[in-house]
Amino acid sequence: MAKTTLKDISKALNISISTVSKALADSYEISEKTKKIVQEYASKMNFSPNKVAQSLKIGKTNTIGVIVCAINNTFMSEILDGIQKASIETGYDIVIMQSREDIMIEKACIEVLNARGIDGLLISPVSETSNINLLQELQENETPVVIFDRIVNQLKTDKVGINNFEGAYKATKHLIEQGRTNILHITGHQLGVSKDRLNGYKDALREFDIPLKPYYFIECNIQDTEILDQQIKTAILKALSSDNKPNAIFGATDVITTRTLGILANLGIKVPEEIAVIGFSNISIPFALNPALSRIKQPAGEIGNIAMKKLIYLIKHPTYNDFETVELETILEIRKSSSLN
Amino acid sequence: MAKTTLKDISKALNISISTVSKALADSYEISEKTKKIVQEYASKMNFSPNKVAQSLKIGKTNTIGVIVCAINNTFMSEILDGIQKASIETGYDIVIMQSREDIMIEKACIEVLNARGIDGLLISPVSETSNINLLQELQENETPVVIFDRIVNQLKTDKVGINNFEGAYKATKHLIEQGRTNILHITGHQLGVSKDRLNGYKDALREFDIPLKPYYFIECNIQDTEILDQQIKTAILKALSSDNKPNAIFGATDVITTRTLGILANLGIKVPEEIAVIGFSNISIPFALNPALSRIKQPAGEIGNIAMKKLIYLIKHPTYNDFETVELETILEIRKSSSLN
DNA sequence: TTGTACGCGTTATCAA
DNA sequence: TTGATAACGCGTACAA
Repeated sequence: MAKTTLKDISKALNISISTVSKALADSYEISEKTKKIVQEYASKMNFSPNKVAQSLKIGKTNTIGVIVCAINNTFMSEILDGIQKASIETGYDIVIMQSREDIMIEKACIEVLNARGIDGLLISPVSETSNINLLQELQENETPVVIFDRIVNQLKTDKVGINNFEGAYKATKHLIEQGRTNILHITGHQLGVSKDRLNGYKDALREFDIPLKPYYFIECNIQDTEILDQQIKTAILKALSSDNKPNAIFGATDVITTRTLGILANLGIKVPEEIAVIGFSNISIPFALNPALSRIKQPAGEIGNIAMKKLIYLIKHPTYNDFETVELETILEIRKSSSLN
Repeated sequence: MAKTTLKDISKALNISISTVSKALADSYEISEKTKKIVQEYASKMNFSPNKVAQSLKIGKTNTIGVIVCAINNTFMSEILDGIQKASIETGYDIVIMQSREDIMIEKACIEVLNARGIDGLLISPVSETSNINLLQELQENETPVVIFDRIVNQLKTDKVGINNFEGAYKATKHLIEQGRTNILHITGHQLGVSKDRLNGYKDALREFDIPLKPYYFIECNIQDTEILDQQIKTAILKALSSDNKPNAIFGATDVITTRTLGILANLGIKVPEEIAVIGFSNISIPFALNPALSRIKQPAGEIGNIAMKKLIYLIKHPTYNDFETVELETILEIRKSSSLN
């Protein structure tokens, strides 16, 4: 039993295809009587219009493309969750692709989605300027683009992310208020958000008149966890052997922070007694870490949800160009890793 | 600048549409000369065929539907990662939906995907018998279905999951070999995989002639973490106050196991000195838990990858019905939570 | 070797 | 109020 089409209904009821189509669309042109007959028969046959044919006719695919760097972490899957929720509310389908932090793969993703046909694109770009011309082409082809999470891209459009400066400031200030003034900041190499987070860190230090020690800011390789572990360990040991021993670490990402906890445990350094730890993190089980992790949590689901809704708005209002950058507030969660109480 | 079509090329080169179409398909009917002209112009114009029109013509959407219960956890996002990889290799698009552990939502997902048009469906069902008739209808409509992760559904088709019995057996045996004989098994209510895991647990006990104590097997509510926490705590306290105090806990899921660690820490019970812990788990940072968590790890990416490839095979071989259930092997990872060495 | 004509399932315009 | 017809872009059987 194949799917029912307008033609099938037309034949069965001896009514023309176009009348059937209009009747199902509840058109004012059609008599109530005919409408009733058609609609009843259609629902009896479980008719639903062929979306592919509709797409071809209308020129819209009702599909949104989503490009993220990696899907296999809690932060991104929460964002996707938010996107998905919004897609259900709005009736759009979403097709997700992964760029795996590679500009060439990102390029391929954009091209595949474009060839496939999408009404709009949500993208968390690999880097600040990656594939910016391709994205511009999309926009010129009347396919709106919204950037999320990594809101550094120079593209003229809506962007949705978090206030990284403010989040880093809050984390650092919290550590200082706990009496920790020698704060090591470990961040990622080539990480789009690192600049803002570094500035937030610096700003908090400045506010409390704490001088910034140069080797207290380390950029690590976050692609390869072996190298990362080595770099974190070296950084900690170097700082420990200095005049001003560190008594706190502020990690810029989930991976950095959790691995730091592991390394500190291996080194036999007590957290938070000797070194307090806080980090940007969205793992679902901060309480189960060793020790329970204080963190700056990002409203991941909301990022996705808002980004999706902004995109839908752009799709429905093609001429709108009063673009906006939304920076959501982060949440400071204090647990044992940064607090002796 | 809209997208180039066959018609555009036809006009520009003064060649009929069908000749252009055939030339681009490298048809034997067309002269090399014409082919060259057409192909060069097409690639210059960056032509790619309109997928929607192709779909309408061919009756295939080149899209696979994926229905999972929840996307926001490491286990599932690793599976999706595997599905995605396979989809790139095979050139299919994937549309992901979430059933949120709700049979009615699951039903809606299936209907939406069916209305949209998919060439095949990958589903991790909410429960053993959920929407089985709908899925059968899909199959009758020549849309193959492959079941993954939760391979308990009675549908006649390919299924890909893990060997839960074996995994539970390995975990339990490991605990016994560590000298732990009073092993509490905490599992989830209405969890499809729980029966097999329970049997693996029982089998290992039997092999070592350890009697099964009835209140050493607890089914908890895994929907609501508040209730779950309470149930785990009560179970532990009850067992502790019995004649045979537990010296190990085997958790059936990620959430159960990590929350158990948290509860044990709150109760001031030392892991692994007093109680060893092991669980089914796929979190990315077992080493950062308190203490580093021993676990049965599931080859999540592979589950997705294999399921996708089996589905593609079914799509390409509509008459094939020699269905198979693949049970992948789990990996035992021993860390501090279950080992004193 | 090339071109014409038709159909996939819709929607929309215009005529009846 | 209804129906015939064209069109979206592509692929293909058949005619030239």
